[in-house]
Amino acid sequence: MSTRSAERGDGRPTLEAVAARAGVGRGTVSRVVNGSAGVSPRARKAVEQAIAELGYVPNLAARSLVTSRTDAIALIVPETETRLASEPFFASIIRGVASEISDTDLQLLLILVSTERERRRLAGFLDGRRVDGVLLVSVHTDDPVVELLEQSGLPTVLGGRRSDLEPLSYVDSDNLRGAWAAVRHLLDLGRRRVATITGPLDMEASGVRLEGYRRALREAELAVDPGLIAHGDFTESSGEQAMAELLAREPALDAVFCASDLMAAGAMRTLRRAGRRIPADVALVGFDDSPIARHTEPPMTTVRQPSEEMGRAMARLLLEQIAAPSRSHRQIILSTELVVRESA
Amino acid sequence: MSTRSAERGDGRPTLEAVAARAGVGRGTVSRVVNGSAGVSPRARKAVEQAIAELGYVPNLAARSLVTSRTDAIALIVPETETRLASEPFFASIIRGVASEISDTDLQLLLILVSTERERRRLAGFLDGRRVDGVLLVSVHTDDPVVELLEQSGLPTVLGGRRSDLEPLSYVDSDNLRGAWAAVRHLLDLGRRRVATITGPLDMEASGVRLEGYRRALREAELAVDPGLIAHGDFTESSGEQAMAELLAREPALDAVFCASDLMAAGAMRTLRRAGRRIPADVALVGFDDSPIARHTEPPMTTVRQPSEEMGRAMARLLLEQIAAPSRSHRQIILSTELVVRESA
DNA sequence: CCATCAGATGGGAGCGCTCCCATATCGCTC
DNA sequence: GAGCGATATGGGAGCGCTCCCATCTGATGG
Repeated sequence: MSTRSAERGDGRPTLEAVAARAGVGRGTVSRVVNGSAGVSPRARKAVEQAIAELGYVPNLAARSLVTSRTDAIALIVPETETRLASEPFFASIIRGVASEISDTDLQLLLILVSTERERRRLAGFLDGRRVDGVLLVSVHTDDPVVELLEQSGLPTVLGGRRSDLEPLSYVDSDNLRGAWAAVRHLLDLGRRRVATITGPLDMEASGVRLEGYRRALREAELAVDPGLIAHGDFTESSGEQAMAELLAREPALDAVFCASDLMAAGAMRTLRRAGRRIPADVALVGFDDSPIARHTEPPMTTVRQPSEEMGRAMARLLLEQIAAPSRSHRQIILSTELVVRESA
Repeated sequence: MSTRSAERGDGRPTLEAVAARAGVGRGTVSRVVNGSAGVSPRARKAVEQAIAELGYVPNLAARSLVTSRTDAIALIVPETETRLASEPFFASIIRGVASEISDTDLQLLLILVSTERERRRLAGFLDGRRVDGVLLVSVHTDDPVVELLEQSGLPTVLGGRRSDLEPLSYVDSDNLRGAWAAVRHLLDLGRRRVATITGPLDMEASGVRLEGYRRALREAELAVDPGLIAHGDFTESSGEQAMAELLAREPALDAVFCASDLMAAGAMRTLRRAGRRIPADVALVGFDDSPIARHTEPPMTTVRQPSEEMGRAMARLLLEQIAAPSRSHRQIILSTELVVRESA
C-alpha cells in the first residue's frame, strides 16, 4: 500500500497522506486546512472529504516549528499559592480568560510563580518563546516578574498596574471611584470616625483605594487622621489584626472601609470579639464582592469588581496585541459598583 | 560571520550555533542538553560554556516534532464556569497539581469544558495529542468527557470516579468514612431525626456520601427515612431549596448532614429564615471544609477533604503513568477528617 | 607492535508542516 | 489564433531537533 509510506508510526495521518488520498499536492491540503484563498471548490471538497475519512488532525509541533507561533498564551499568577484558593478573584479571572479564548484555538497555560526557583523557570520559559503572549495578574510595584516580561518582549497584558504611568497594556478596575463610593456611603450613613484597612502598599490598587478613602473624607471636609489608617496584606488574618490595632488606637471609630472582602471578614471577627455590633456600632464595607461577602454575618456591603470581565478584557487585549504587535499599548479601566447589603 | 548561518531569523541561537561555538558536533550538544551519558568531561564543559554565552534555549517544537512528546499535561474542568469560582475546591486542586509538577519541566494546560462546542474542541485537542496526559476533575457518571479520554488512549487520572469499578486511575477522598463520621457525630450529639441533603446523584461521591449517612444511621439502629433525604446539586441555592423541602416534610428534624459546604450554607440560610437556631434546634454538618465554612454564622462543622493533596496525588499518578504507560491503573483514596466548629 | 574493543564523536536522515516559486490552466482580448 | 494576465497547483527547501550509525580515538592485551 502506498499510503502506508505517508503515515506516522503511531498511525496518525499526515498532510501528505491526506494529499495522496485527495489526489492533490501538499500545498493544496495546507491551504484548505488553513483556510487560505485560491483553492478551487473541487479540490477543497476532495481535501475535506479525505480529512474526514482519515480523521486528520494537524501536528501542531510541526506547524509551530515553521511558523514559530505556539498558539498558546500563559496566565501567570505570581502568588503564594494559598491566595489562589482563598481568593475567588483569581478563579474569576481564569474563567474570563478561558471563556474569551474559547473560540480561538489558543491554549491556556497556567503558571503559578511563588518561589525564586519558579521565577527562574519562568525566565527560561519566556526565553524559550513557549507562548505567543502573556497575561499577568496581581501586579506588585517592583515585581521582578513584570520585569521579566518586559525584557522578554512578548506581548503582555497586566491585570492591574504598577503605577499610573504603567507603560504596558493593562486592565484594571476603577479602584479610586470604588473606594470613594464606599467611604462616601459610610459618610452618608452619618458616620464620622471612618477608619480604613489598606492592602499591601506595594500594590498600586492598595494605594489608589486609600486615595479614594482620603478623597471622600476631604470632600466631606473631614480631616484624614493617620490613626484611622491601618495596613493589611489582603489576607483574612491581617484584617483581623489591623482591626485590633484600629480599635486600640481609636476606640470611638464608627465605620471601617476594608480594601478587600477577606480582610473585611477578618475585621468583622475582631469587631465581634470586641463586642461591637455591625453595623449598629461599626459600619463596614469591603472590596471585591467575593462570594464570602454574602456569607458573613451580617452579609457584607462591598464594592464589586467585575473580575470575570477583567479576565475577558485582558484576553481580548492580548489577542489584539498578538495580532498587531506594533500597536501601542492600551489600557482598560472597568467600573466598580457599590453593593449594599447589611454591614453598612 | 559564519555563526550567522546557524542563527534563527529572530536571533535565537540553535543547537547548531552552540555546536559551532563549542567546536563539537550537533550530536554532542544534544547529548549534553539532554543529560545523556557518553560525553567526555572536556566536551561537556565546552558545550556548557557555549550554551551560557549564547543563552541557548532549546526549541521545544522541534524537539516535540521528533520525539512526539509535548511535555505538557492538561487539567480538564468540565463544569459550568461558575462553579470554578464558587468552589475553592478547584483552586486547591490546581494548586496541588501545579506544585507537584513545578520541578519537572512539564507545562500545565487548563481546559474548561462546559458547552457542547467546547467538548468537540476538546476531542480534537486530544486527537491532536497536544498533551502527554490528562487530569480530569469533577467526574460525572456518564460524562461524555470521560469517554473521550478513554477513547483517546492518553494517560489519564481522574479526580473522583464514576463508580467503584472505575477502570481508569483515580484519586478520591474517603467519602464513605467522611460522611459516616459526620452523621456519627450528629448522632453522638443525641440527635435522632437526622436529615441529609445529597449532591447530584450522577456523581459517585454523592452516592457514597449518602451511603455513609445510611450506614451511620443503621449502625445506630435507626431507620433510614426517605422523608429525611433531599437532593441538591452542590450549589448554594439548591441547598436552600432542599432544606426548605426537608423542613416542610419533617418539621421535627433536629440535624442535617449536607454533602457540600456550599449547600450547607444555603441550608443555614433557610433554617435561619425558618427561625431555627443552629445548632440548638438543628445541628448541621457540611462537607469539604471550604473557606466559606469558617465564615458562616455559626462557623460550620464540616468534613475536610485534602483537596490540594488530591491535586498533588493526581499529578504524581499521571507522571508515573506517562513514564510507564504499560503500568496497570492505580487508585488512591485520601482520608477525610471531621472538623468540629460550632454548627454541630 | 599490532589487533581489539569500548567509549566518544560527527553528521545524515527525517519528524510534519508552511512558504514560496515555478509551472500549468483557463478565459479573455485584440 | 496568438498573447496575456489571473488563478490553481505541485512540490522543493527548510524550520531545529533527536536518533542512530559509521567513524575515530586511545587504551589494553597478546
